Amino acid sequence: MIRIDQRSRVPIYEQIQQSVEELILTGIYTADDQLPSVRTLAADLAINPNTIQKAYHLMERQGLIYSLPGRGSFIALSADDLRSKRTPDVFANLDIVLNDLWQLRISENDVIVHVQESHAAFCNVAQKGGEPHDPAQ
Amino acid sequence: MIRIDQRSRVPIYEQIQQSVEELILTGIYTADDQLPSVRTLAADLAINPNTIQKAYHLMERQGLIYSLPGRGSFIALSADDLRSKRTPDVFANLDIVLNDLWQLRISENDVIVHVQESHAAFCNVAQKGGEPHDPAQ
Amino acid sequence: MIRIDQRSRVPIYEQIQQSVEELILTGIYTADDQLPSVRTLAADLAINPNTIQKAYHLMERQGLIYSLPGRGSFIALSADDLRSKRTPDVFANLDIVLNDLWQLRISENDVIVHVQESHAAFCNVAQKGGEPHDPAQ
Amino acid sequence: MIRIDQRSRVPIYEQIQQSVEELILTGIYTADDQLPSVRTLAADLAINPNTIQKAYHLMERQGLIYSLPGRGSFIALSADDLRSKRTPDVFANLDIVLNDLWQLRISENDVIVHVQESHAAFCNVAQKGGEPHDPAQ
DNA sequence: GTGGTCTAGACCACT
DNA sequence: GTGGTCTAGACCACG
Repeated sequence: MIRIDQRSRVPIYEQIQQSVEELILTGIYTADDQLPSVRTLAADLAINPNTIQKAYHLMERQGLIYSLPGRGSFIALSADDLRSKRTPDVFANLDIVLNDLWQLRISENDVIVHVQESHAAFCNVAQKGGEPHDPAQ
Repeated sequence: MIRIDQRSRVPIYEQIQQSVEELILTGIYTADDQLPSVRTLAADLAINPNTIQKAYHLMERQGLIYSLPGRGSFIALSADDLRSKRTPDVFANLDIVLNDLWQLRISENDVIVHVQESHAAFCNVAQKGGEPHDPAQ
Repeated sequence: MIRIDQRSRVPIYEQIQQSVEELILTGIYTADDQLPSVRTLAADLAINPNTIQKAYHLMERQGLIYSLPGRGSFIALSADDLRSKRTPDVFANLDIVLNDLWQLRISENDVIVHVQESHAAFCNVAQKGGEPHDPAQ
Repeated sequence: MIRIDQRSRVPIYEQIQQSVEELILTGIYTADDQLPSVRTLAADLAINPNTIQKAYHLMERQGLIYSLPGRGSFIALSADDLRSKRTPDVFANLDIVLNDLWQLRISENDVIVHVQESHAAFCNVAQKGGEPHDPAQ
């Protein structure tokens, strides 16, 4: 389930974390579910086990997962916990992007329309469960 | 006019580009205006001339400025040109952030309220920064 | 008549030479015609007289013009002389471009068609822009 | 495989790009092949690593290769991709040279003969694997 | 070991 | 004086 893009500039261990977070938010992983072992995942993704190890350590430090020596690694947060944790970050990113927009003299109204379209598109995709539908325009 | 934050993680040459873009958007720099020379700016910012050179080179390849060996470096775009060039990028960033928000189950309404607040804040700052006249505090 | 593009990366003195060569080839300048004086041209083009001086020296060294101290500078070559002088250079450039094309596996036929089209286009422009001559055959 | 001419006026980083483009076009490099590391190539060519770095950076911005920090640099385009990308540029160069030729009153027929000779010579060289030989006239 | 960044100082062609 | 190029050597994050 965990997917990696070898070509991306984002460090692999961060991609793993993003991937796990998405799986939690979409409900595929829930609290106390077991993650694949370091060796298994390393083999699956054809990636150095050290990198997987680093990703798991990172997620553990952030309270995203917990490891039981000799047993494996497990999801530590519910989707709701994760949401309340990540929300401030995402709003901070939104602020940055918005400031760029205001600086380019984009009107508030254009932005709101864009937000509404984005939301509609997202709901559309979520409903269909797979293939994204091209938003018109 | 160009300002740099030595402690920032953003590479200096990118900070310079951002700075120049802002100066164009705010109308301080317009097309064919001359930028400070590589050496002058290096001295002003207490930064190695090669780093400035790299920044200018970067901006030139992006069509933001043009350099004439032996004469200097000059703004290539008007504020309007820059706006129409940068707009697609910024909207792409907005889409990314918005998708994160939807995935966190933030409601469309909350986002729109946030957009409106951000816009109000920006207009407020712009007003106070532009006029030396302080109306009220 | 002599035109300069301040934004071009080609050195100004080379642009002047190119401009003079074109004026000879198009018949606007012929042998022993007088060129504008260094000062006049410098004023006309809003360029440092030293640069004009350098261009004239360059053209004189190449036998394109001759200078009579106290009298002025004059065209030294007829259009035909210039043609026979420049032909080898231009063919050398053609060879370089052609080799690029072969390396990209462009077919000989495609290139020949392109050559024919280019020639037709040039004749078309020359007719409309220059002396009114026989209509298309 | 990558070769450099230290005495050439062409900047080393451009020579490297040309070299890589040739290796792609001749099929020696294909998409996702790994290039020699910055340091390795610098040692091989007896050139400063920074110059290699600059060459790789240049190629990356042009979409010719992609670099993954800590992993290496890789070919981004297939030979066909490269061909379709470079073709417009080369034809633009051809147009410039052709216009010079028409201006010199070279006949269309002379040019076509030259094209045919150049093509024959190129095929000859390619066949013999590097030894140009003029067939008797 | 990999690429990314920055510094320091040099030489060149051009204006 | 300007920008363009190259060298030499350093530090960083990443794998």
